[in-house]
Amino acid sequence: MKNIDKSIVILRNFVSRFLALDAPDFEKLLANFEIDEFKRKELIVENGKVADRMYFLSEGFVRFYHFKPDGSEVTSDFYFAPGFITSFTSFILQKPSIVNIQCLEQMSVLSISHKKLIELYDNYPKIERLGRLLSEQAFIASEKHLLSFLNDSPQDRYLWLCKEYPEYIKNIPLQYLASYLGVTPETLSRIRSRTL
Amino acid sequence: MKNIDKSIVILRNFVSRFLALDAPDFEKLLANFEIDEFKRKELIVENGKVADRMYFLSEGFVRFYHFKPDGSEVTSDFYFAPGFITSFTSFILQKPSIVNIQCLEQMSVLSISHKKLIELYDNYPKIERLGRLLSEQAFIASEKHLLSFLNDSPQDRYLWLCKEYPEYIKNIPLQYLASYLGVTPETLSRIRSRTL
DNA sequence: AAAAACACTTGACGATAATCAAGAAAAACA
DNA sequence: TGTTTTTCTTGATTATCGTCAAGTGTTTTT
Repeated sequence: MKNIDKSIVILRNFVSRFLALDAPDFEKLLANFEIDEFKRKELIVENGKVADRMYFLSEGFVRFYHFKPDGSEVTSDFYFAPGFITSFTSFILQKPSIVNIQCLEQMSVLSISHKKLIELYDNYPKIERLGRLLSEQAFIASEKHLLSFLNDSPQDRYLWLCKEYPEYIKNIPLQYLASYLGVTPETLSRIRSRTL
Repeated sequence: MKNIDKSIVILRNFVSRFLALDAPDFEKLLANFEIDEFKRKELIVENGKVADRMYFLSEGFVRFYHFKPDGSEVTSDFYFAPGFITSFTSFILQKPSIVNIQCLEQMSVLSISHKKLIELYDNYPKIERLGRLLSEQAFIASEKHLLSFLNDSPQDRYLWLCKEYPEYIKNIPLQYLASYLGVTPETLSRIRSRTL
Protein backbone atom coordinates (compact mmCIF):
# COMPACT_ATOMS: atom_id res chain seq x y z
CA MET A 1 0.00 0.00 0.00
CA LYS A 2 1.45 3.33 -1.05
CA ASN A 3 2.00 6.25 1.27
CA ILE A 4 -0.66 8.35 -0.37
CA ASP A 5 -3.23 5.57 -0.07
CA LYS A 6 -2.59 5.24 3.64
CA SER A 7 -2.99 9.00 4.03
CA ILE A 8 -6.26 8.94 2.09
CA VAL A 9 -7.68 6.22 4.31
CA ILE A 10 -6.76 8.24 7.38
CA LEU A 11 -8.32 11.36 5.83
CA ARG A 12 -11.52 9.51 5.03
CA ASN A 13 -11.73 8.21 8.57
CA PHE A 14 -11.05 11.64 9.98
CA VAL A 15 -13.73 13.31 7.88
CA SER A 16 -16.28 10.66 8.81
CA ARG A 17 -15.94 11.71 12.44
CA PHE A 18 -17.63 14.97 11.49
CA LEU A 19 -20.15 14.15 8.79
CA ALA A 20 -21.11 11.50 6.25
CA LEU A 21 -19.70 12.53 2.89
CA ASP A 22 -20.96 10.26 0.12
CA ALA A 23 -18.39 8.82 -2.26
CA PRO A 24 -18.80 11.39 -5.08
CA ASP A 25 -18.45 14.31 -2.65
CA PHE A 26 -15.39 12.77 -1.06
CA GLU A 27 -13.89 12.21 -4.52
CA LYS A 28 -14.50 15.87 -5.36
CA LEU A 29 -12.71 16.85 -2.20
CA LEU A 30 -9.85 14.46 -2.74
CA ALA A 31 -9.33 15.45 -6.39
CA ASN A 32 -8.10 18.82 -5.18
CA PHE A 33 -5.47 17.49 -2.80
CA GLU A 34 -1.78 17.08 -3.49
CA ILE A 35 0.75 15.10 -1.51
CA ASP A 36 4.01 16.62 -0.28
CA GLU A 37 7.00 15.22 1.54
CA PHE A 38 8.54 17.13 4.42
CA LYS A 39 11.82 16.41 6.15
CA ARG A 40 12.46 16.67 9.86
CA LYS A 41 12.79 20.36 10.90
CA GLU A 42 11.40 21.58 7.56
CA LEU A 43 8.80 24.36 7.62
CA ILE A 44 5.28 23.68 6.34
CA VAL A 45 4.19 27.28 6.91
CA GLU A 46 6.67 30.13 7.12
CA ASN A 47 6.49 33.40 8.98
CA GLY A 48 5.95 36.35 6.63
CA LYS A 49 4.44 34.29 3.81
CA VAL A 50 0.73 33.81 3.21
CA ALA A 51 -0.42 30.31 4.17
CA ASP A 52 -2.20 29.56 0.91
CA ARG A 53 -2.66 25.85 1.57
CA MET A 54 -4.53 23.78 4.13
CA TYR A 55 -2.64 20.63 5.16
CA PHE A 56 -3.92 17.30 6.33
CA LEU A 57 -1.53 15.64 8.73
CA SER A 58 -2.07 11.88 8.56
CA GLU A 59 1.01 10.98 10.62
CA GLY A 60 3.65 12.60 12.75
CA PHE A 61 3.50 15.87 14.64
CA VAL A 62 4.41 19.51 14.21
CA ARG A 63 5.42 22.53 16.24
CA PHE A 64 3.95 26.03 15.93
CA TYR A 65 6.32 28.84 16.84
CA HIS A 66 6.94 32.53 16.27
CA PHE A 67 9.25 35.33 17.31
CA LYS A 68 8.50 38.02 19.84
CA PRO A 69 9.40 41.64 19.08
CA ASP A 70 12.52 41.17 21.25
CA GLY A 71 13.65 38.33 18.96
CA SER A 72 13.03 35.44 21.33
CA GLU A 73 11.33 32.32 20.01
CA VAL A 74 8.01 31.11 21.44
CA THR A 75 6.53 27.66 20.85
CA SER A 76 2.79 28.26 20.87
CA ASP A 77 1.52 24.76 20.08
CA PHE A 78 2.16 21.19 19.12
CA TYR A 79 -0.22 19.29 16.87
CA PHE A 80 -0.39 15.53 16.63
CA ALA A 81 -1.89 13.67 13.62
CA PRO A 82 -4.50 13.21 12.39
CA GLY A 83 -5.97 16.60 11.58
CA PHE A 84 -6.00 19.67 9.43
CA ILE A 85 -3.33 22.24 10.12
CA THR A 86 -2.17 25.55 8.72
CA SER A 87 -1.79 29.04 10.06
CA PHE A 88 -5.55 29.48 10.18
CA THR A 89 -5.40 33.20 10.72
CA SER A 90 -3.16 33.61 7.68
CA PHE A 91 -5.15 31.14 5.59
CA ILE A 92 -8.53 32.64 6.39
CA LEU A 93 -7.47 36.26 5.97
CA GLN A 94 -4.90 35.48 3.24
CA LYS A 95 -2.42 37.70 5.01
CA PRO A 96 1.20 36.92 5.91
CA SER A 97 1.56 34.40 8.69
CA ILE A 98 2.96 35.27 12.09
CA VAL A 99 3.67 31.67 12.98
CA ASN A 100 5.98 29.04 11.57
CA ILE A 101 4.87 25.43 11.45
CA GLN A 102 7.76 23.00 11.67
CA CYS A 103 7.77 19.24 11.12
CA LEU A 104 9.23 17.36 14.06
CA GLU A 105 9.74 14.21 12.02
CA GLN A 106 9.75 13.24 8.38
CA MET A 107 6.25 12.89 6.99
CA SER A 108 4.06 13.03 3.92
CA VAL A 109 1.21 15.50 4.05
CA LEU A 110 -1.89 16.09 1.92
CA SER A 111 -2.79 19.66 1.05
CA ILE A 112 -5.32 21.81 -0.80
CA SER A 113 -5.00 25.39 -1.99
CA HIS A 114 -7.11 28.20 -0.55
CA LYS A 115 -8.58 28.92 -3.99
CA LYS A 116 -9.66 25.32 -4.54
CA LEU A 117 -11.15 25.05 -1.08
CA ILE A 118 -13.25 28.19 -1.60
CA GLU A 119 -14.46 26.75 -4.92
CA LEU A 120 -15.46 23.56 -3.15
CA TYR A 121 -17.32 25.59 -0.52
CA ASP A 122 -19.20 27.37 -3.33
CA ASN A 123 -20.18 24.19 -5.12
CA TYR A 124 -20.61 21.56 -2.41
CA PRO A 125 -22.68 22.57 0.62
CA LYS A 126 -21.60 19.39 2.40
CA ILE A 127 -17.98 20.41 2.10
CA GLU A 128 -18.80 23.85 3.38
CA ARG A 129 -20.50 22.15 6.31
CA LEU A 130 -17.31 20.20 6.91
CA GLY A 131 -15.50 23.55 6.91
CA ARG A 132 -17.89 24.91 9.51
CA LEU A 133 -17.56 21.85 11.72
CA LEU A 134 -13.77 21.88 11.51
CA SER A 135 -13.68 25.60 12.30
CA GLU A 136 -15.87 25.00 15.32
CA GLN A 137 -13.57 22.23 16.50
CA ALA A 138 -10.52 24.42 15.95
CA PHE A 139 -12.14 27.07 18.11
CA ILE A 140 -12.93 24.57 20.86
CA ALA A 141 -9.32 23.36 20.84
CA SER A 142 -8.03 26.91 20.99
CA GLU A 143 -10.29 27.76 23.91
CA LYS A 144 -9.19 24.62 25.72
CA HIS A 145 -5.57 25.64 25.18
CA LEU A 146 -6.26 29.09 26.57
CA LEU A 147 -8.05 27.69 29.60
CA SER A 148 -5.18 25.32 30.37
CA PHE A 149 -2.99 28.42 30.58
CA LEU A 150 -5.39 30.21 32.89
CA ASN A 151 -6.09 27.25 35.16
CA ASP A 152 -3.04 25.07 35.37
CA SER A 153 0.53 25.64 36.47
CA PRO A 154 3.40 24.83 34.11
CA GLN A 155 4.02 21.75 36.23
CA ASP A 156 0.43 20.54 35.83
CA ARG A 157 0.57 21.11 32.11
CA TYR A 158 3.87 19.25 31.84
CA LEU A 159 2.52 16.25 33.71
CA TRP A 160 -0.60 16.29 31.54
CA LEU A 161 1.49 16.26 28.37
CA CYS A 162 3.57 13.39 29.73
CA LYS A 163 0.44 11.38 30.44
CA GLU A 164 -1.33 12.23 27.18
CA TYR A 165 1.53 12.01 24.69
CA PRO A 166 4.37 10.09 26.35
CA GLU A 167 5.73 8.80 23.04
CA TYR A 168 6.14 12.33 21.71
CA ILE A 169 7.52 14.03 24.79
CA LYS A 170 10.63 11.94 24.49
CA ASN A 171 11.34 13.41 21.06
CA ILE A 172 10.62 17.06 21.75
CA PRO A 173 13.68 19.05 22.82
CA LEU A 174 13.25 20.45 26.30
CA GLN A 175 13.70 24.04 25.16
CA TYR A 176 10.60 23.77 22.91
CA LEU A 177 8.57 22.19 25.69
CA ALA A 178 9.67 24.84 28.15
CA SER A 179 8.65 27.64 25.83
CA TYR A 180 5.31 25.94 25.19
CA LEU A 181 4.71 25.73 28.93
CA GLY A 182 5.70 29.36 29.38
CA VAL A 183 8.83 28.80 31.47
CA THR A 184 12.57 28.85 30.86
CA PRO A 185 14.43 25.60 30.09
CA GLU A 186 16.12 25.86 33.48
CA THR A 187 12.77 25.96 35.26
CA LEU A 188 11.44 23.00 33.30
CA SER A 189 14.58 21.08 34.12
CA ARG A 190 13.87 21.72 37.79
CA ILE A 191 10.23 20.72 37.42
CA ARG A 192 11.45 17.46 35.94
CA SER A 193 13.85 16.73 38.76
CA ARG A 194 11.15 17.55 41.30
CA THR A 195 8.58 15.22 39.76
CA LEU A 196 10.72 12.21 38.97
CA MET B 1 -37.50 53.55 17.28
CA LYS B 2 -37.98 50.57 19.53
CA ASN B 3 -35.16 48.72 21.22
CA ILE B 4 -35.64 45.63 19.13
CA ASP B 5 -35.52 47.62 15.90
CA LYS B 6 -32.22 49.18 16.85
CA SER B 7 -30.85 45.73 17.65
CA ILE B 8 -32.03 44.40 14.30
CA VAL B 9 -30.34 47.19 12.41
CA ILE B 10 -27.10 46.48 14.26
CA LEU B 11 -27.46 42.75 13.54
CA ARG B 12 -28.07 43.42 9.83
CA ASN B 13 -24.98 45.62 9.68
CA PHE B 14 -22.93 43.07 11.53
CA VAL B 15 -23.96 40.21 9.25
CA SER B 16 -23.23 42.28 6.15
CA ARG B 17 -19.59 42.50 7.23
CA PHE B 18 -19.32 38.78 6.51
CA LEU B 19 -21.59 38.10 3.56
CA ALA B 20 -24.47 39.52 1.54
CA LEU B 21 -27.68 37.94 2.78
CA ASP B 22 -30.61 38.87 0.58
CA ALA B 23 -33.76 40.14 2.30
CA PRO B 24 -35.68 36.82 2.34
CA ASP B 25 -32.72 34.96 3.83
CA PHE B 26 -32.22 37.63 6.46
CA GLU B 27 -35.93 37.47 7.30
CA LYS B 28 -35.69 33.70 7.72
CA LEU B 29 -32.80 34.19 10.09
CA LEU B 30 -34.50 36.95 12.01
CA ALA B 31 -37.80 35.08 12.36
CA ASN B 32 -36.04 32.66 14.68
CA PHE B 33 -34.64 35.25 17.05
CA GLU B 34 -36.16 36.38 20.31
CA ILE B 35 -35.29 39.43 22.34
CA ASP B 36 -34.43 39.23 26.04
CA GLU B 37 -33.67 41.81 28.67
CA PHE B 38 -30.76 41.32 31.05
CA LYS B 39 -29.98 43.32 34.14
CA ARG B 40 -26.51 44.37 35.25
CA LYS B 41 -24.66 41.38 36.80
CA GLU B 42 -27.23 38.92 35.45
CA LEU B 43 -25.95 35.70 33.85
CA ILE B 44 -26.61 35.04 30.16
CA VAL B 45 -24.93 31.63 30.29
CA GLU B 46 -24.51 29.71 33.52
CA ASN B 47 -21.87 27.22 34.57
CA GLY B 48 -23.25 23.67 34.67
CA LYS B 49 -26.13 24.33 32.28
CA VAL B 50 -26.06 23.65 28.54
CA ALA B 51 -25.82 26.85 26.52
CA ASP B 52 -28.73 26.12 24.23
CA ARG B 53 -28.96 29.61 22.75
CA MET B 54 -26.67 31.80 20.67
CA TYR B 55 -26.90 35.48 21.61
CA PHE B 56 -26.38 38.57 19.54
CA LEU B 57 -25.01 41.43 21.59
CA SER B 58 -26.01 44.70 19.93
CA GLU B 59 -24.94 46.92 22.81
CA GLY B 60 -23.03 46.73 26.05
CA PHE B 61 -20.40 44.26 27.12
CA VAL B 62 -20.07 41.01 29.02
CA ARG B 63 -17.58 39.10 31.13
CA PHE B 64 -16.67 35.42 30.78
CA TYR B 65 -15.58 33.72 33.98
CA HIS B 66 -15.31 30.34 35.62
CA PHE B 67 -14.08 28.69 38.78
CA LYS B 68 -10.86 26.79 39.21
CA PRO B 69 -10.82 23.46 41.06
CA ASP B 70 -9.52 25.35 44.13
CA GLY B 71 -12.64 27.56 44.04
CA SER B 72 -11.02 30.78 42.88
CA GLU B 73 -12.72 32.80 40.16
CA VAL B 74 -11.00 33.50 36.82
CA THR B 75 -12.14 36.09 34.31
CA SER B 76 -11.19 34.58 30.96
CA ASP B 77 -12.58 37.22 28.60
CA PHE B 78 -14.53 40.37 27.99
CA TYR B 79 -16.65 40.81 24.90
CA PHE B 80 -17.81 44.17 23.57
CA ALA B 81 -20.81 44.61 21.25
CA PRO B 82 -21.56 44.00 18.47
CA GLY B 83 -21.17 40.26 18.02
CA PHE B 84 -22.44 36.78 18.68
CA ILE B 85 -21.67 35.31 22.06
CA THR B 86 -22.37 32.15 23.97
CA SER B 87 -20.29 29.44 25.55
CA PHE B 88 -19.31 28.12 22.14
CA THR B 89 -17.88 24.90 23.49
CA SER B 90 -21.10 24.19 25.35
CA PHE B 91 -23.31 25.33 22.48
CA ILE B 92 -21.49 23.31 19.82
CA LEU B 93 -21.16 20.15 21.87
CA GLN B 94 -24.47 20.69 23.72
CA LYS B 95 -22.75 19.83 26.96
CA PRO B 96 -22.81 21.71 30.27
CA SER B 97 -20.91 24.96 30.18
CA ILE B 98 -17.76 25.53 32.18
CA VAL B 99 -17.97 29.29 31.86
CA ASN B 100 -20.43 31.88 33.09
CA ILE B 101 -21.25 34.87 30.92
CA GLN B 102 -22.25 37.90 32.94
CA CYS B 103 -23.73 41.19 31.74
CA LEU B 104 -21.73 44.17 32.91
CA GLU B 105 -24.56 46.59 32.20
CA GLN B 106 -28.25 46.41 31.47
CA MET B 107 -28.95 45.40 27.90
CA SER B 108 -31.37 43.79 25.50
CA VAL B 109 -30.04 40.84 23.57
CA LEU B 110 -31.28 38.88 20.55
CA SER B 111 -31.01 35.11 20.68
CA ILE B 112 -31.70 31.94 18.74
CA SER B 113 -31.97 28.36 19.97
CA HIS B 114 -29.47 25.69 19.01
CA LYS B 115 -32.23 23.61 17.41
CA LYS B 116 -33.46 26.48 15.24
CA LEU B 117 -29.95 27.39 14.16
CA ILE B 118 -29.23 23.82 13.06
CA GLU B 119 -32.48 23.85 11.10
CA LEU B 120 -31.43 27.05 9.38
CA TYR B 121 -28.05 25.50 8.56
CA ASP B 122 -29.89 22.55 6.98
CA ASN B 123 -32.19 24.69 4.88
CA TYR B 124 -30.21 27.81 4.00
CA PRO B 125 -26.66 27.26 2.72
CA LYS B 126 -26.02 30.99 3.01
CA ILE B 127 -26.76 30.90 6.69
CA GLU B 128 -24.49 27.89 7.11
CA ARG B 129 -21.82 29.91 5.33
CA LEU B 130 -22.39 32.68 7.85
CA GLY B 131 -21.89 30.07 10.55
CA ARG B 132 -18.62 29.00 9.00
CA LEU B 133 -17.37 32.56 8.68
CA LEU B 134 -18.33 33.42 12.25
CA SER B 135 -16.64 30.27 13.54
CA GLU B 136 -13.51 31.17 11.66
CA GLN B 137 -13.54 34.66 13.14
CA ALA B 138 -14.12 33.24 16.60
CA PHE B 139 -11.07 31.04 16.14
CA ILE B 140 -8.95 33.97 14.99
CA ALA B 141 -10.01 35.99 18.03
CA SER B 142 -9.23 33.10 20.33
CA GLU B 143 -5.79 32.62 18.81
CA LYS B 144 -5.10 36.33 19.14
CA HIS B 145 -6.09 36.15 22.78
CA LEU B 146 -3.76 33.22 23.35
CA LEU B 147 -0.88 34.98 21.60
CA SER B 148 -1.36 38.11 23.69
CA PHE B 149 -0.82 35.89 26.72
CA LEU B 150 2.31 34.35 25.29
CA ASN B 151 3.83 37.58 24.00
CA ASP B 152 2.84 40.43 26.25
CA SER B 153 3.31 41.16 29.91
CA PRO B 154 0.28 41.93 32.07
CA GLN B 155 1.34 45.59 31.96
CA ASP B 156 1.41 45.60 28.15
CA ARG B 157 -2.00 43.98 28.00
CA TYR B 158 -3.42 46.45 30.49
CA LEU B 159 -2.15 49.42 28.51
CA TRP B 160 -3.54 47.90 25.32
CA LEU B 161 -6.97 47.49 26.89
CA CYS B 162 -6.87 51.09 28.13
CA LYS B 163 -6.08 52.32 24.64
CA GLU B 164 -8.57 50.09 22.84
CA TYR B 165 -11.56 50.26 25.17
CA PRO B 166 -11.07 53.28 27.45
CA GLU B 167 -14.80 53.83 27.96
CA TYR B 168 -15.26 50.29 29.26
CA ILE B 169 -12.19 50.01 31.45
CA LYS B 170 -13.61 52.67 33.70
CA ASN B 171 -16.61 50.46 34.45
CA ILE B 172 -14.89 47.15 34.98
CA PRO B 173 -14.01 46.42 38.62
CA LEU B 174 -10.27 46.11 39.08
CA GLN B 175 -10.50 42.60 40.44
CA TYR B 176 -12.05 41.34 37.19
CA LEU B 177 -9.42 43.10 35.11
CA ALA B 178 -6.63 41.72 37.28
CA SER B 179 -7.88 38.18 36.91
CA TYR B 180 -8.22 38.67 33.16
CA LEU B 181 -4.63 39.85 32.98
CA GLY B 182 -3.48 36.94 35.12
CA VAL B 183 -2.29 38.93 38.13
CA THR B 184 -3.61 39.69 41.60
CA PRO B 185 -5.61 42.88 42.22
CA GLU B 186 -2.69 44.20 44.30
CA THR B 187 -0.31 43.80 41.39
CA LEU B 188 -2.67 45.52 38.96
CA SER B 189 -3.09 48.37 41.40
CA ARG B 190 0.70 48.75 41.39
CA ILE B 191 0.85 48.57 37.60
CA ARG B 192 -1.68 51.38 37.51
CA SER B 193 0.24 53.59 39.89
CA ARG B 194 3.45 52.95 37.94
CA THR B 195 1.93 53.88 34.59
CA LEU B 196 -0.10 56.93 35.52
C1' DA C 1 38.38 9.58 16.68
C1' DA C 2 38.85 14.25 17.85
C1' DA C 3 36.72 18.56 17.87
C1' DA C 4 32.94 21.37 17.92
C1' DA C 5 28.28 22.38 18.65
C1' DC C 6 24.30 21.62 21.14
C1' DA C 7 21.30 20.11 25.04
C1' DC C 8 20.62 19.59 29.68
C1' DT C 9 21.55 20.17 34.75
C1' DT C 10 22.76 22.61 38.83
C1' DG C 11 23.96 26.55 41.83
C1' DA C 12 23.96 31.48 43.26
C1' DC C 13 21.73 35.68 42.91
C1' DG C 14 18.36 39.14 41.76
C1' DA C 15 13.87 40.59 39.99
C1' DT C 16 9.07 40.14 40.13
C1' DA C 17 4.80 38.92 41.82
C1' DA C 18 1.99 36.51 45.54
C1' DT C 19 0.55 36.73 50.17
C1' DC C 20 -0.71 38.80 54.42
C1' DA C 21 -2.33 42.73 56.67
C1' DA C 22 -3.92 47.36 57.52
C1' DG C 23 -6.08 51.36 56.18
C1' DA C 24 -8.31 54.72 52.75
C1' DA C 25 -11.77 55.56 49.35
C1' DA C 26 -15.92 54.66 47.10
C1' DA C 27 -20.35 52.56 46.55
C1' DA C 28 -24.51 50.59 48.30
C1' DC C 29 -27.91 50.58 51.64
C1' DA C 30 -30.94 51.83 55.35
C1' DT D 1 -27.25 61.38 55.86
C1' DG D 2 -24.90 58.22 58.25
C1' DT D 3 -23.69 53.37 58.34
C1' DT D 4 -22.14 49.30 56.35
C1' DT D 5 -20.07 46.83 52.80
C1' DT D 6 -17.24 46.55 49.01
C1' DT D 7 -13.34 48.04 46.37
C1' DC D 8 -8.90 49.81 46.01
C1' DT D 9 -4.24 51.17 47.64
C1' DT D 10 0.00 50.68 50.10
C1' DG D 11 3.62 48.41 52.90
C1' DA D 12 6.30 44.38 54.63
C1' DT D 13 7.46 39.75 53.93
C1' DT D 14 7.90 35.46 51.41
C1' DA D 15 8.02 32.42 47.49
C1' DT D 16 8.77 31.66 42.79
C1' DC D 17 10.92 32.15 38.65
C1' DG D 18 14.36 34.29 35.48
C1' DT D 19 19.11 35.35 34.64
C1' DC D 20 23.85 34.43 34.67
C1' DA D 21 27.37 31.19 34.80
C1' DA D 22 29.80 26.98 35.11
C1' DG D 23 30.04 22.28 34.17
C1' DT D 24 28.44 17.66 32.37
C1' DG D 25 26.73 14.88 28.91
C1' DT D 26 25.21 14.02 24.17
C1' DT D 27 25.02 14.47 19.35
C1' DT D 28 26.99 16.14 14.97
C1' DT D 29 30.68 17.21 12.02
C1' DT D 30 35.05 16.82 9.84
